[in-house]
Amino acid sequence: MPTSHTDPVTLEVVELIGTVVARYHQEYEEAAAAHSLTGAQARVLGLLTLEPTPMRKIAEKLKCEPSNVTGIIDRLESRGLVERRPDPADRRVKLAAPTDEGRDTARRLRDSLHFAREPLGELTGLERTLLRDLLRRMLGEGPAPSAP
Amino acid sequence: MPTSHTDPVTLEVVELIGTVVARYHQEYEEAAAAHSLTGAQARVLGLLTLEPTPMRKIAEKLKCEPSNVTGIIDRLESRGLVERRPDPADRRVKLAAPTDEGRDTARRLRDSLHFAREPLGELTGLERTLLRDLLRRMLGEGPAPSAP
DNA sequence: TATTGTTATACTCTATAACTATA
DNA sequence: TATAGTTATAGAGTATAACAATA
Repeated sequence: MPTSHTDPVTLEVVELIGTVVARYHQEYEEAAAAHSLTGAQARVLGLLTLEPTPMRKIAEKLKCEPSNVTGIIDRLESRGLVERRPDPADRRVKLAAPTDEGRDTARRLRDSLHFAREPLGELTGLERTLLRDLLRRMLGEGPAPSAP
Repeated sequence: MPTSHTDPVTLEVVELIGTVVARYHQEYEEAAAAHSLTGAQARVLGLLTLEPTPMRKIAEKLKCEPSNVTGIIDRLESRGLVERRPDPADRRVKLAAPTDEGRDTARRLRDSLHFAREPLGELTGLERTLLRDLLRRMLGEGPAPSAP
Protein backbone atom coordinates (compact mmCIF):
# COMPACT_ATOMS: atom_id res chain seq x y z
CA MET A 1 0.00 0.00 0.00
CA PRO A 2 1.96 2.95 -1.32
CA THR A 3 0.83 5.79 0.92
CA SER A 4 4.26 6.73 2.24
CA HIS A 5 4.97 10.43 2.41
CA THR A 6 8.65 10.15 1.69
CA ASP A 7 8.95 7.96 -1.38
CA PRO A 8 10.78 9.55 -4.34
CA VAL A 9 7.67 10.00 -6.49
CA THR A 10 5.75 11.78 -3.72
CA LEU A 11 8.72 14.04 -2.99
CA GLU A 12 9.02 14.95 -6.65
CA VAL A 13 5.29 15.69 -6.89
CA VAL A 14 5.60 17.95 -3.84
CA GLU A 15 8.48 19.77 -5.49
CA LEU A 16 6.62 20.09 -8.80
CA ILE A 17 3.61 21.54 -7.02
CA GLY A 18 5.94 24.03 -5.35
CA THR A 19 7.15 25.07 -8.80
CA VAL A 20 3.58 25.46 -10.02
CA VAL A 21 2.74 27.60 -7.00
CA ALA A 22 5.78 29.84 -7.53
CA ARG A 23 5.07 30.38 -11.22
CA TYR A 24 1.38 31.00 -10.61
CA HIS A 25 2.05 33.67 -8.00
CA GLN A 26 4.73 35.37 -10.04
CA GLU A 27 2.49 35.67 -13.07
CA TYR A 28 -0.46 36.83 -10.97
CA GLU A 29 1.56 39.62 -9.37
CA GLU A 30 2.96 40.68 -12.75
CA ALA A 31 -0.48 40.72 -14.35
CA ALA A 32 -1.82 42.81 -11.47
CA ALA A 33 1.14 45.20 -11.67
CA ALA A 34 0.55 45.60 -15.41
CA HIS A 35 -2.80 47.12 -14.42
CA SER A 36 -1.22 49.17 -11.61
CA LEU A 37 -2.82 46.92 -8.99
CA THR A 38 -1.24 45.09 -6.09
CA GLY A 39 -1.97 41.39 -5.70
CA ALA A 40 -4.41 42.02 -2.86
CA GLN A 41 -6.25 44.72 -4.83
CA ALA A 42 -6.51 42.42 -7.86
CA ARG A 43 -7.88 39.57 -5.73
CA VAL A 44 -10.49 41.80 -4.12
CA LEU A 45 -11.53 43.33 -7.43
CA GLY A 46 -11.93 39.86 -8.92
CA LEU A 47 -13.99 38.84 -5.91
CA LEU A 48 -16.34 41.80 -6.22
CA THR A 49 -17.10 41.05 -9.87
CA LEU A 50 -18.88 37.93 -8.65
CA GLU A 51 -21.19 39.96 -6.40
CA PRO A 52 -21.20 43.07 -4.21
CA THR A 53 -19.73 41.99 -0.89
CA PRO A 54 -19.80 43.27 2.73
CA MET A 55 -16.42 44.41 4.06
CA ARG A 56 -16.53 41.69 6.70
CA LYS A 57 -16.98 38.96 4.12
CA ILE A 58 -14.10 40.27 2.01
CA ALA A 59 -11.84 39.89 5.03
CA GLU A 60 -12.98 36.30 5.45
CA LYS A 61 -12.24 35.47 1.82
CA LEU A 62 -8.82 37.10 2.05
CA LYS A 63 -8.19 35.49 5.43
CA CYS A 64 -7.10 38.79 6.90
CA GLU A 65 -8.40 41.17 9.58
CA PRO A 66 -11.41 43.33 8.65
CA SER A 67 -9.47 46.49 9.43
CA ASN A 68 -7.17 45.81 6.48
CA VAL A 69 -10.03 45.68 4.01
CA THR A 70 -10.84 49.33 4.74
CA GLY A 71 -7.53 50.44 3.24
CA ILE A 72 -7.66 48.11 0.24
CA ILE A 73 -11.17 49.27 -0.68
CA ASP A 74 -10.14 52.89 0.01
CA ARG A 75 -7.38 52.64 -2.59
CA LEU A 76 -9.58 50.89 -5.15
CA GLU A 77 -12.32 53.45 -4.54
CA SER A 78 -9.95 56.42 -4.92
CA ARG A 79 -9.08 55.06 -8.36
CA GLY A 80 -12.72 54.77 -9.33
CA LEU A 81 -12.68 50.98 -9.62
CA VAL A 82 -14.93 50.24 -6.65
CA GLU A 83 -17.71 51.97 -4.72
CA ARG A 84 -19.27 51.49 -1.28
CA ARG A 85 -23.04 51.04 -1.18
CA PRO A 86 -25.34 50.89 1.84
CA ASP A 87 -27.05 47.59 2.60
CA PRO A 88 -30.82 48.22 2.73
CA ALA A 89 -31.25 45.31 5.14
CA ASP A 90 -28.66 46.40 7.74
CA ARG A 91 -27.46 49.95 8.08
CA ARG A 92 -24.23 48.84 9.72
CA VAL A 93 -23.14 47.00 6.58
CA LYS A 94 -21.37 48.50 3.56
CA LEU A 95 -21.34 46.59 0.31
CA ALA A 96 -18.28 46.98 -1.88
CA ALA A 97 -19.13 46.78 -5.57
CA PRO A 98 -17.09 47.29 -8.75
CA THR A 99 -17.80 50.27 -11.00
CA ASP A 100 -18.08 49.80 -14.76
CA GLU A 101 -14.41 50.67 -15.04
CA GLY A 102 -13.62 48.22 -12.25
CA ARG A 103 -15.44 45.42 -14.05
CA ASP A 104 -13.56 46.27 -17.23
CA THR A 105 -10.21 46.25 -15.46
CA ALA A 106 -11.03 42.93 -13.79
CA ARG A 107 -11.97 41.39 -17.15
CA ARG A 108 -8.79 42.56 -18.85
CA LEU A 109 -6.73 41.31 -15.94
CA ARG A 110 -8.42 37.93 -16.05
CA ASP A 111 -7.75 37.63 -19.77
CA SER A 112 -4.07 38.38 -19.23
CA LEU A 113 -3.57 35.47 -16.84
CA HIS A 114 -1.98 32.98 -19.15
CA PHE A 115 -0.59 30.67 -16.55
CA ALA A 116 -2.15 27.26 -16.22
CA ARG A 117 -3.48 27.82 -19.72
CA GLU A 118 -0.25 28.16 -21.71
CA PRO A 119 1.34 25.20 -19.89
CA LEU A 120 -1.83 23.15 -20.31
CA GLY A 121 -1.45 23.57 -24.06
CA GLU A 122 1.25 20.92 -23.79
CA LEU A 123 -1.32 18.36 -22.74
CA THR A 124 -3.89 16.57 -24.86
CA GLY A 125 -7.57 16.77 -23.99
CA LEU A 126 -7.43 13.29 -22.52
CA GLU A 127 -4.44 14.17 -20.36
CA ARG A 128 -6.15 17.31 -19.09
CA THR A 129 -9.18 15.28 -18.10
CA LEU A 130 -6.85 12.89 -16.28
CA LEU A 131 -5.10 15.77 -14.54
CA ARG A 132 -8.45 17.26 -13.54
CA ASP A 133 -9.58 14.01 -11.93
CA LEU A 134 -6.30 13.56 -10.06
CA LEU A 135 -6.42 17.14 -8.73
CA ARG A 136 -10.07 16.71 -7.76
CA ARG A 137 -9.31 13.62 -5.72
CA MET A 138 -6.23 15.23 -4.22
CA LEU A 139 -8.33 18.18 -3.07
CA GLY A 140 -11.07 15.93 -1.77
CA GLU A 141 -13.62 17.38 -4.15
CA GLY A 142 -15.19 14.06 -4.88
CA PRO A 143 -13.67 11.18 -6.81
CA ALA A 144 -16.30 11.47 -9.53
CA PRO A 145 -14.30 11.28 -12.77
CA SER A 146 -17.08 12.52 -15.02
CA ALA A 147 -16.71 12.47 -18.77
CA PRO A 148 -14.76 15.28 -20.49
CA MET B 1 -7.05 18.92 -31.74
CA PRO B 2 -8.02 19.82 -28.19
CA THR B 3 -5.66 22.64 -27.35
CA SER B 4 -8.32 25.27 -26.71
CA HIS B 5 -7.77 27.44 -23.68
CA THR B 6 -11.42 27.87 -22.88
CA ASP B 7 -12.93 24.40 -22.92
CA PRO B 8 -14.64 23.32 -19.68
CA VAL B 9 -11.98 20.82 -18.66
CA THR B 10 -9.15 23.34 -19.06
CA LEU B 11 -11.07 25.95 -17.12
CA GLU B 12 -11.71 23.51 -14.31
CA VAL B 13 -8.05 22.50 -14.20
CA VAL B 14 -7.10 26.18 -13.98
CA GLU B 15 -9.51 26.62 -11.09
CA LEU B 16 -8.24 23.50 -9.33
CA ILE B 17 -4.66 24.71 -9.65
CA GLY B 18 -5.77 28.02 -8.14
CA THR B 19 -7.16 26.09 -5.18
CA VAL B 20 -3.91 24.17 -4.80
CA VAL B 21 -1.94 27.41 -4.87
CA ALA B 22 -4.17 29.03 -2.24
CA ARG B 23 -3.94 26.06 0.13
CA TYR B 24 -0.21 25.70 -0.34
CA HIS B 25 0.42 29.33 0.49
CA GLN B 26 -1.89 29.34 3.46
CA GLU B 27 -0.22 26.33 5.02
CA TYR B 28 3.25 27.70 4.29
CA GLU B 29 2.50 31.01 6.02
CA GLU B 30 0.96 29.20 8.99
CA ALA B 31 3.93 26.87 9.32
CA ALA B 32 6.30 29.83 9.19
CA ALA B 33 4.24 31.75 11.76
CA ALA B 34 4.32 28.72 14.07
CA HIS B 35 8.08 29.27 14.17
CA SER B 36 7.69 33.05 14.53
CA LEU B 37 8.91 33.59 10.98
CA THR B 38 7.33 35.51 8.12
CA GLY B 39 6.94 33.77 4.79
CA ALA B 40 9.86 35.67 3.30
CA GLN B 41 12.10 34.85 6.26
CA ALA B 42 11.16 31.16 6.04
CA ARG B 43 11.89 31.07 2.31
CA VAL B 44 15.30 32.70 2.77
CA LEU B 45 16.21 30.45 5.68
CA GLY B 46 15.28 27.39 3.63
CA LEU B 47 17.37 28.71 0.77
CA LEU B 48 20.44 29.23 2.95
CA THR B 49 20.34 25.66 4.25
CA LEU B 50 21.24 24.55 0.72
CA GLU B 51 24.39 26.70 0.71
CA PRO B 52 25.71 30.04 2.00
CA THR B 53 24.52 32.65 -0.48
CA PRO B 54 25.57 36.20 -1.47
CA MET B 55 22.95 38.87 -0.73
CA ARG B 56 22.65 39.61 -4.44
CA LYS B 57 21.82 36.01 -5.27
CA ILE B 58 19.18 35.83 -2.53
CA ALA B 59 17.43 38.78 -4.15
CA GLU B 60 17.45 36.98 -7.49
CA LYS B 61 15.94 33.85 -6.00
CA LEU B 62 13.26 35.87 -4.24
CA LYS B 63 12.74 38.00 -7.33
CA CYS B 64 12.95 41.18 -5.29
CA GLU B 65 15.34 44.14 -5.10
CA PRO B 66 18.68 43.56 -3.33
CA SER B 67 17.96 46.37 -0.90
CA ASN B 68 15.12 44.34 0.60
CA VAL B 69 17.35 41.41 1.41
CA THR B 70 19.34 43.55 3.82
CA GLY B 71 16.35 43.90 6.13
CA ILE B 72 15.27 40.26 5.90
CA ILE B 73 18.77 39.03 6.76
CA ASP B 74 19.04 41.71 9.48
CA ARG B 75 15.96 40.30 11.21
CA LEU B 76 17.10 36.68 10.86
CA GLU B 77 20.55 37.64 12.12
CA SER B 78 19.18 39.52 15.13
CA ARG B 79 17.41 36.29 16.13
CA GLY B 80 20.58 34.27 15.80
CA LEU B 81 19.31 32.14 12.91
CA VAL B 82 21.66 33.51 10.25
CA GLU B 83 25.11 35.11 10.09
CA ARG B 84 26.96 37.19 7.51
CA ARG B 85 30.38 35.91 6.42
CA PRO B 86 32.98 37.58 4.22
CA ASP B 87 33.64 36.02 0.82
CA PRO B 88 37.39 35.29 0.60
CA ALA B 89 37.25 35.63 -3.17
CA ASP B 90 35.58 39.06 -3.32
CA ARG B 91 35.63 41.51 -0.44
CA ARG B 92 32.52 43.27 -1.71
CA VAL B 93 30.43 40.14 -1.21
CA LYS B 94 28.77 39.00 2.02
CA LEU B 95 27.64 35.41 2.30
CA ALA B 96 24.55 34.75 4.38
CA ALA B 97 24.70 31.39 6.14
CA PRO B 98 22.43 29.68 8.68
CA THR B 99 23.67 29.12 12.22
CA ASP B 100 23.19 25.74 13.89
CA GLU B 101 19.98 27.06 15.39
CA GLY B 102 18.91 28.33 11.98
CA ARG B 103 19.47 24.94 10.41
CA ASP B 104 17.49 23.33 13.19
CA THR B 105 14.60 25.75 12.77
CA ALA B 106 14.61 25.22 8.99
CA ARG B 107 14.49 21.44 9.46
CA ARG B 108 11.58 21.59 11.91
CA LEU B 109 9.74 23.95 9.62
CA ARG B 110 10.25 21.68 6.64
CA ASP B 111 8.94 18.70 8.58
CA SER B 112 5.82 20.62 9.52
CA LEU B 113 4.80 21.28 5.92
CA HIS B 114 2.15 18.66 5.44
CA PHE B 115 0.56 20.07 2.36
CA ALA B 116 0.97 18.18 -0.85
CA ARG B 117 1.80 15.19 1.29
CA GLU B 118 -1.45 14.74 3.22
CA PRO B 119 -3.58 15.27 0.10
CA LEU B 120 -1.35 12.94 -1.91
CA GLY B 121 -2.21 10.20 0.55
CA GLU B 122 -5.52 9.99 -1.28
CA LEU B 123 -3.75 8.78 -4.41
CA THR B 124 -2.27 5.37 -5.15
CA GLY B 125 1.36 5.04 -6.10
CA LEU B 126 0.40 4.61 -9.73
CA GLU B 127 -1.75 7.72 -9.67
CA ARG B 128 1.03 9.73 -8.10
CA THR B 129 3.41 8.64 -10.84
CA LEU B 130 0.80 9.69 -13.38
CA LEU B 131 0.38 13.06 -11.68
CA ARG B 132 4.13 13.55 -11.59
CA ASP B 133 4.45 12.93 -15.33
CA LEU B 134 1.58 15.28 -16.16
CA LEU B 135 3.04 18.05 -13.99
CA ARG B 136 6.49 17.50 -15.51
CA ARG B 137 5.15 17.90 -19.03
CA MET B 138 3.04 20.86 -18.01
CA LEU B 139 6.12 22.58 -16.60
CA GLY B 140 8.19 21.67 -19.62
CA GLU B 141 10.63 19.66 -17.54
CA GLY B 142 10.96 16.94 -20.11
CA PRO B 143 8.30 14.48 -21.21
CA ALA B 144 10.37 11.56 -19.89
CA PRO B 145 7.86 9.45 -17.96
CA SER B 146 10.46 7.36 -16.15
CA ALA B 147 9.44 4.34 -14.09
CA PRO B 148 8.08 4.92 -10.57
C1' DT C 1 33.72 52.33 -14.62
C1' DA C 2 31.02 48.61 -12.90
C1' DT C 3 29.43 45.83 -9.06
C1' DT C 4 28.07 44.62 -4.03
C1' DG C 5 25.79 45.77 -0.24
C1' DT C 6 23.72 49.33 2.36
C1' DT C 7 20.94 53.40 3.66
C1' DA C 8 16.96 56.50 3.17
C1' DT C 9 12.32 57.05 1.67
C1' DA C 10 7.65 56.00 0.55
C1' DC C 11 3.84 52.78 -0.20
C1' DT C 12 1.14 48.58 0.71
C1' DC C 13 -0.29 44.75 3.50
C1' DT C 14 -0.66 42.87 7.99
C1' DA C 15 -2.34 42.32 13.05
C1' DT C 16 -3.87 44.54 17.33
C1' DA C 17 -6.61 47.55 19.94
C1' DA C 18 -9.90 51.15 20.64
C1' DC C 19 -13.68 53.71 18.76
C1' DT C 20 -18.70 54.68 16.26
C1' DA C 21 -22.96 53.51 14.69
C1' DT C 22 -26.04 50.45 14.32
C1' DA C 23 -28.56 45.96 15.77
C1' DT D 1 -24.68 43.38 24.63
C1' DA D 2 -23.09 42.15 20.26
C1' DT D 3 -21.80 43.19 15.43
C1' DA D 4 -19.98 46.05 11.15
C1' DG D 5 -16.90 49.18 9.82
C1' DT D 6 -13.38 52.45 10.89
C1' DT D 7 -9.27 54.67 12.91
C1' DA D 8 -4.66 54.58 14.99
C1' DT D 9 -0.45 52.29 15.47
C1' DA D 10 3.44 49.38 14.61
C1' DG D 11 6.01 45.84 11.98
C1' DA D 12 7.24 43.68 7.64
C1' DG D 13 7.87 43.45 2.59
C1' DT D 14 8.44 46.03 -1.61
C1' DA D 15 10.60 49.42 -5.19
C1' DT D 16 13.41 53.48 -6.13
C1' DA D 17 17.35 56.30 -5.67
C1' DA D 18 21.73 57.54 -3.79
C1' DC D 19 25.91 56.11 -1.39
C1' DA D 20 30.60 53.73 0.22
C1' DA D 21 33.70 50.02 -0.53
C1' DT D 22 35.71 47.11 -3.71
C1' DA D 23 36.62 45.17 -8.30
